[in-house]
Amino acid sequence: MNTEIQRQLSILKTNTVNFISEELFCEILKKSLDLKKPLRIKFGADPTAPDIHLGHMVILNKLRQFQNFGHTVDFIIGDFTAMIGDPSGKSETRKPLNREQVQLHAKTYQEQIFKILDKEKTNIIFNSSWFNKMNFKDVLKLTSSCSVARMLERDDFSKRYKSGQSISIVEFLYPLMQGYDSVMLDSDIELGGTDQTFNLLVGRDLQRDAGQKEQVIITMPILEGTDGVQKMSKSLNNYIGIAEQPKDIFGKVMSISDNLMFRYLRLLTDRTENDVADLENNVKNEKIHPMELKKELARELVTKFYDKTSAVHAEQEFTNVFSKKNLPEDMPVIKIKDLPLENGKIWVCRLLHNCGLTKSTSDARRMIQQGAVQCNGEKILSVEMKIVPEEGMILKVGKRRFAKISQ
RNA sequence: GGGGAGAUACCAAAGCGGUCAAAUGGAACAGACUGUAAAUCUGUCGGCACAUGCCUUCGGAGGUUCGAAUCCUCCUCUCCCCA
Repeated sequence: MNTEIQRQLSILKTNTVNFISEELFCEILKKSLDLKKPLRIKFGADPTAPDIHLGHMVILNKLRQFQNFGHTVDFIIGDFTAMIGDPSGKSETRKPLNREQVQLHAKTYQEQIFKILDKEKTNIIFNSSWFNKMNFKDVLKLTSSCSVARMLERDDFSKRYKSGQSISIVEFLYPLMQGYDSVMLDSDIELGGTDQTFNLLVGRDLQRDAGQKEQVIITMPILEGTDGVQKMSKSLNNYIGIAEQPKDIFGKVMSISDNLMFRYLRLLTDRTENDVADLENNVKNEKIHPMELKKELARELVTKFYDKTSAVHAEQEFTNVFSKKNLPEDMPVIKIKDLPLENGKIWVCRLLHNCGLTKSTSDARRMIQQGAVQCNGEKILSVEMKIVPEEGMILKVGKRRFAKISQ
């Protein structure tokens, strides 16, 4: 039985940053195996943005590993906490969301997480189910369990405090609420990004106060976004959403830097550290072309979220459009009769705008001036140009905006 | 409660009576080079306008002035120090 504990530990430990603590983990795992009672792993996400992206996937994959060992995931949708906003890692106060937005986001979350998680072994729980019932007395009791000094230990709070930025009292409440979730679930393990470390630790404190066994804490690395530097997030627009179109996922993955590719290989695929290190060497020795490897990664991710066929298709489309510079399979079609023609002609800038390729004629003008506009493969040089639209005419702005003219 | 500092475009940050749609970074977008790489270099970057014009923007509301991001008054918010 000991070997089974070792086996699970070694796999589950992969890629983690903090694992607090291994002894405790082994203890509860042993009990779980003895009693044949699965461990309950808590993960909470606030539905502040509508889409799950690769950054979340780092943690979701880990949860999936737990499920593969037969454990259960308690997925908390922080519908209540979302209205406050987690200040973690933020340099400023986050604006709260309203109820409708939160509910809409929560819905898409549920649809998306099961691209990775096992539905049979997942409990979806809304934390409003207990927070809505709390009264002010309960809140006071909760706040008395943590000191201000302790709060200020948290890195982002202390930074903001020192640099003279505002911290609102509700932000202090956030870690307490997250911790309270753990108490309500009596969770065995909680997972989170490294930016969540403090909040996760507060959960342990509160559980101890409540006479429960402290949860094991596992933190995962924060995945960088497509820019390769900043945390992947919707608000920075450097994310790859798992519900995006296959061709978009493929394309976005292809646009990341080589360095970032290895990071993604480590954190988003099942490859072991040795596998990735080998790949790194082979790329360095020019045995493998980095682009080929990147395609493999892109294919793999699309397959995970959709299926093999979509992945192959996305790749073909990618090669076709970007490598061979052919036209994409489908592009927006604009009918000639919908265009405001004058003597059968139309001003280029107006045409581009009408086709939805630019946001205004002024924008179109700027694009033309920068040499970004092509008509039937020929660069348009003059912003003054008038065009006679014809069946099958292809317009292109930049590398990836296309439109086709038809009768 | 008292005293002080501040609020500028997506973000950071200059400007402190006209030459300010507002320097400079970063982001974003486009071009060159490539592998849609990255890095680098170049350009664009409030909005609209077939174009040198119009509209909106320097926390908010008023005022002084021929003219205000810049000066004055009040308000809102933030930070610091003292109590």
